[in-house]
Amino acid sequence: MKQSGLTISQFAATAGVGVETVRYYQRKGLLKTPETDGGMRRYNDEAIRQLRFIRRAQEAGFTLSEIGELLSLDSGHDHERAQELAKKRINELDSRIAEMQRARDSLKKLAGECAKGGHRRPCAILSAFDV
Amino acid sequence: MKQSGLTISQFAATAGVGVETVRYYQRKGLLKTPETDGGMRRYNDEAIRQLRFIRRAQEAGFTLSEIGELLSLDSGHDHERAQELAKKRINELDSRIAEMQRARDSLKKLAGECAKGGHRRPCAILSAFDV
DNA sequence: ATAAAATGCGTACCGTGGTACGGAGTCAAG
DNA sequence: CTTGACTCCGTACCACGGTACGCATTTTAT
Repeated sequence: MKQSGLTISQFAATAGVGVETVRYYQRKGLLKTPETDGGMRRYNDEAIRQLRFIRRAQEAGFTLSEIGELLSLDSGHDHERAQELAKKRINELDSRIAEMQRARDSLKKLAGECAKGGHRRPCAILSAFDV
Repeated sequence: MKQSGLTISQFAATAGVGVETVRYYQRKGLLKTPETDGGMRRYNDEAIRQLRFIRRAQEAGFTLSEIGELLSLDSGHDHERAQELAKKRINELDSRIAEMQRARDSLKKLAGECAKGGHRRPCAILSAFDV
């Protein structure tokens, strides 16, 4: 029974993800599982758009569950909730960036001191964590 | 049988971690498990320093397995390896920071457009991920 | 002495984002 | 019509850094 639409592996390849990832998104409710007549499921353009949406939102730093909510906001008119989610994500990104920046800077400083110290003195990196 | 040294819960509290976390570090080989005479294990100053080392190195962005290696570097004189680990970590932090920064910026831009657009136009945040 | 609290140990579970496996069914080509 | 590839589905497993649970034993307080 020949049908229209992509098979799961073609569908996954189109979005550059693995078959297992597609199934995982289905289990998570991010992608709907198409109907089947006892045989194979077929994926249409809408599914392709949806999967692309997921990947792009992911690149923008959203978690999968936030993406689930974004997908549920009806076709682009719920500005409030979308903005709220975006702000929340921006704040989380900001604080994580700041935290990593602090870690990075202190490590950089230690590495510099370690190099300056020469071989006779104890390593600054190691001794920074000691005592 | 009264012994000297801290019990595991006192020990954990001293470093501000949970008892389970101490046991977890022991399983990971980051902390050595003190001897026991059938009864309770006791933790001494060295253990306290070690645990504090772990926490501080963690704050500097090292993973637990990297910390395991740092701990194995003999008392502060293996500059090469310590520097190597530090550089590796700095690079990883740098690329993760850059990635998150990109995500943050594009999200910020979208949120701005969404706000400017008003309520009649489709939300920029949502439509950015579409098509 | 006895109850309550803490410990030891093994094991299972959490969230995040997947990946791998195995068996049964289905589809396409030769 | 058989072979090989693909699919479906459930389930288990991976890294990471822990957290939680349950049961036996030990320690501490009353």
